[in-house]
Amino acid sequence: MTYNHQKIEKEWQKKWEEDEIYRADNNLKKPASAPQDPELRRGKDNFYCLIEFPYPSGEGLHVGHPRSYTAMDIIARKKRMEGKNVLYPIGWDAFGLPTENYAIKTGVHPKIATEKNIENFTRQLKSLGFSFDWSREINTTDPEYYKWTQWMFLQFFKHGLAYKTKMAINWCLKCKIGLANEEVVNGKCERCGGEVEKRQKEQWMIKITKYAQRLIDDLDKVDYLPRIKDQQINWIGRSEGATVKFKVKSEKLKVDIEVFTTRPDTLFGATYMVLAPEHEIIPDLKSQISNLKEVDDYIEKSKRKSDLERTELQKEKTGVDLEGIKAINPVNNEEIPVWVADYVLTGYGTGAIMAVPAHDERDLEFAKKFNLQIKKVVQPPQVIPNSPFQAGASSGAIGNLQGDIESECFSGYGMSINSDFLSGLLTLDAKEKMTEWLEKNNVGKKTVNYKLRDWVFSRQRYWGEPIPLVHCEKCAEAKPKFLFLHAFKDSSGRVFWPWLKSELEKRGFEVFAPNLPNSNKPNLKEQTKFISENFNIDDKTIIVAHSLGGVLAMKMLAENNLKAKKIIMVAPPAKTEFKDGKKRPAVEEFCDWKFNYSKIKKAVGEVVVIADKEDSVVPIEQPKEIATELNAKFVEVVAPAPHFNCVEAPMILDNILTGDILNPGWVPYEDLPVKLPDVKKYEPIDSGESPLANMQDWINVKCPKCGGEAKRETDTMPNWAGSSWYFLRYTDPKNNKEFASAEALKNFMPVDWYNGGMEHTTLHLLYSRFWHKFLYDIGVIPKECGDEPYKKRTSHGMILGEGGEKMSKSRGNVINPDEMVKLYGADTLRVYEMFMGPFDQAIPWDTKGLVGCRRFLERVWKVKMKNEKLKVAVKNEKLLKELHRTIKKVGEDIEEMKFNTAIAQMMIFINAVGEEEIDVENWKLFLQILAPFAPHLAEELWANLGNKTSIHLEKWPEHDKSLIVDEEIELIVQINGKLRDKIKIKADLGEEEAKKIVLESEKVKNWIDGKKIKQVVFVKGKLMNIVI
RNA sequence: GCCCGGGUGGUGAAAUGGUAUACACGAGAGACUUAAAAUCUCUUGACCGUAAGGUCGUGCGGGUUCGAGUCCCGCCCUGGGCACCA
Repeated sequence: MTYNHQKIEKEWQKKWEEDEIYRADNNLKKPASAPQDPELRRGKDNFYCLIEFPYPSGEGLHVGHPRSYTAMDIIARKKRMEGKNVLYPIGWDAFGLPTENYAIKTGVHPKIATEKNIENFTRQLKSLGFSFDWSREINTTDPEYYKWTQWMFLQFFKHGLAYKTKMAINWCLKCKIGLANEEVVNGKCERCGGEVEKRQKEQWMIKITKYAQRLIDDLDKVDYLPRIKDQQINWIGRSEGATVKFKVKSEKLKVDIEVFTTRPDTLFGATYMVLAPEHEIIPDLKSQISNLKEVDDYIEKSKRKSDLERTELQKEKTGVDLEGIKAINPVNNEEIPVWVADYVLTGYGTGAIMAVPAHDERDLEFAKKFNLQIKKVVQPPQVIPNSPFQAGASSGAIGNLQGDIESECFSGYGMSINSDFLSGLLTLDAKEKMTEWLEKNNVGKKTVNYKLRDWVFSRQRYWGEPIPLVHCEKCAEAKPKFLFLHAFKDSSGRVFWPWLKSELEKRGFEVFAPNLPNSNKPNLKEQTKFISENFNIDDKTIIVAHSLGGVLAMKMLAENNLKAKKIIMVAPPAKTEFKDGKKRPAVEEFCDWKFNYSKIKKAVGEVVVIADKEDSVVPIEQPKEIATELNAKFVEVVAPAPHFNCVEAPMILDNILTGDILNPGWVPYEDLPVKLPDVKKYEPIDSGESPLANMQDWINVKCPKCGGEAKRETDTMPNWAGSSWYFLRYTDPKNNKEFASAEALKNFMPVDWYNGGMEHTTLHLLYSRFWHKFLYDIGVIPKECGDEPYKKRTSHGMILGEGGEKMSKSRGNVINPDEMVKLYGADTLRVYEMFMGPFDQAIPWDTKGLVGCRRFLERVWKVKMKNEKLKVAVKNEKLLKELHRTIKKVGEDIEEMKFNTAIAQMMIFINAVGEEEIDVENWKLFLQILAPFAPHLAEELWANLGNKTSIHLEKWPEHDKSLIVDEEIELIVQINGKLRDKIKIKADLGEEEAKKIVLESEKVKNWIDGKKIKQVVFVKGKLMNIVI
């Protein structure tokens, strides 16, 4: 009988599917007895392995896909055989540009194209025999799935992490369409070859930068390949430095230009400044610029440049002096010129730099070209042998030496010179001293800067999740404004006020946060007068008041017949008796402390009182009393600091945001999902909006807040959205009440092992870690799961074309997996993809190599044939040892993803078997370790031995330790480190006995030839080196 | 320019500081066959030598070590990623 892969592979795939042998069990196998310890809580039986779910493109499966899938499949199968309840799921990341572009071209609805592609991918994946649990299949374009993606977006929105801002996007002048970076090729539109320019466009952003530090710090908690951690850290790019304010010299204008620098110690060497062409201060300066036309032309030109031109290709620096504008270096009051140049980027730091040409390569190049002053302020250290400054010395307390110290530009660390009070200091000390000086003189401060930018979350495209927001003009007009009233002795610049103000302003609200007069000796009348002169309290006003501010609010409203929309009072006192027992005469004199509650109730639409039971000043009974009297909503919280003297107070913000005050309004949860409507044309329209903007039926809705006429948001989400949480959905894919139940999440999260491509390290991996942390923070992911989604992350290398180049249609070197499966079989393809080289490296495809793997499987097949005839067990000590060595090596290599050497060892074993006969029990052990690699072949041979149940449900074999050790070994004999002889000795022979035997050897005698033995190095069971 | 990999036979590649080139491909020779394919066996880093054996050899130059493909320093080449990151 020949090895007919086509027949047996199909048969077993069908049988496995019928028997559902790869189904993961959702029930906890162990009681949740120790919820603190994730290992115990999850039960040792559960194991979650994950691959990146594919984008179902029209091209079908690439041979690169099975590399990762087979690797994790082998791991999943081994874990299953080790008795674990393995979750190995699959799904589709199906929103995105390629399908949409296909729709534009052909008119085929993306939904139809996606369905077809998924069908094809499913067939292909099933033909490879992966042990996926298909019952958990998910699809990001399924409304039942993206309902939750939308729900999560609303969580970001409500927690202030989603905001809208103007962003530069790539705009194709001909297609009139916004392009992804990927669609811009050499500065031209990939679709039509036309001009691309930068255009400012409002975009939804998600504030990932808020998590920058945590995303770095928490890498300590996880087991990722070091280079993956490195890449994430570099991408987030934390740098410590200072911001420095430079005054613009002008009679009329009072503006500062703020810069960020990592080298505040070189401030004395700053001889000019540069603004990015997009810098927002430029319009303000225009009235002072004498060469305005030249400047405008330059800005216009740089707009046309793509990032590519501005960065890589452009060697020659360009720029224009803003004539008439000078800035003042705060440290020495020198006037320096201000330039605009596109080598400075808007997105990083403040979009402006102080240029120190003597100590920065780019600044130097620019300064030379435009004849700007170069001033040395750092002396390179002398290179003295063994000094800590020696080139290459690690960057320790003294700092690292970079660059060529002989060259004109020295950007390393050294000693400050020509720098007044810094002169003579080493760079690190000089940095610190300058920062102190900046802070003392109020012209700068210590700043941590990150390269990481916020996540551009909107697309003006069709094939994505609609952003579930509604714009209502009426509500926008009725937008509330905020009045902050601070406490006794306090000011609006202290505690949580600055933070709360910026949070609300970010959401587009007007906030009036005055420093109330005489707050040490406050007087109701005086403060009321001050407010009425500066702010108009009306029915759109929301008053947020802290402590005594609450009293002010109540009295002010009641006694002046004012109307307000809402008051939020934080720890307001009702009396002048305080918890700390202190008498506060100034507070007692503030007012008469009598409250006309019924009048207050009439004056205000809604009242919220927030208080802390542990408040150190105002006993909770007082705010409670106020709340009761006013029929207010009473919220008891645990304040971050005594009496809410904290810099951030999220509970206050949360309470402000509950209610109908946000604009735009969100779609109520019960109306989710906001389904994508069918459109006829998929091109974005002339206005640059998504095609959804033309769907009148769809965009016109009732405002969920006021019931009036309103319009839907037409932007859609990027496909990173759906992929940021799909691993959570796998735990509970059919749940229609939650994105996943807490029980299901606790059952499987975090993911034990996630393998994917390096290309996803900075985007998908970072986004999903951030997304998970956010969901964790707002409490929808149980604490037990932890705030990191993946315990372990590994990466596979690319599969290149046969010439060693990337596989691509245009090169014509694409290998079709279907053809390989048909000709050689899924098992052969699987084994070859694992054998071709180290798993984490890029490897060129070689169909001849595939043939070698097929031969190996054929040999395995033939061993069985022999065994059928000869059922008599033949004992063979040598073979048995090889078998157990193989069991050991394969088991260990799988854990380390060294699949290539695992397979090599199995080949060695099969070569050793050769024509010999092997007994059935030992043969079974080999089939079991082969099963994860070649599941169909192993299953067929297993069944042929008379087994009724699947080999994949067998126990993973253990090697016999006693069979691994050799009694006799070949001792390597070296003379002066060179191999001279090999002598068979007992493995446990000691040095003295071994030496005796070695010195007997004729070869050794010849080499020593009467010379004196200086030293003998002996490694037991391995080698002896004789030094003469 | 910055960051991260990688340089070992004709090729893909093995090698806890301890026999460099396992395993596979390719090539060559042989067996089987009327023949071919398939399969099986042997050879296969370079050089010298009839042989025994020896010398050299992991991109280059140094160093540490009894011993370096592996560790350290300085270069060169190459692949990938990137947002000129101040």
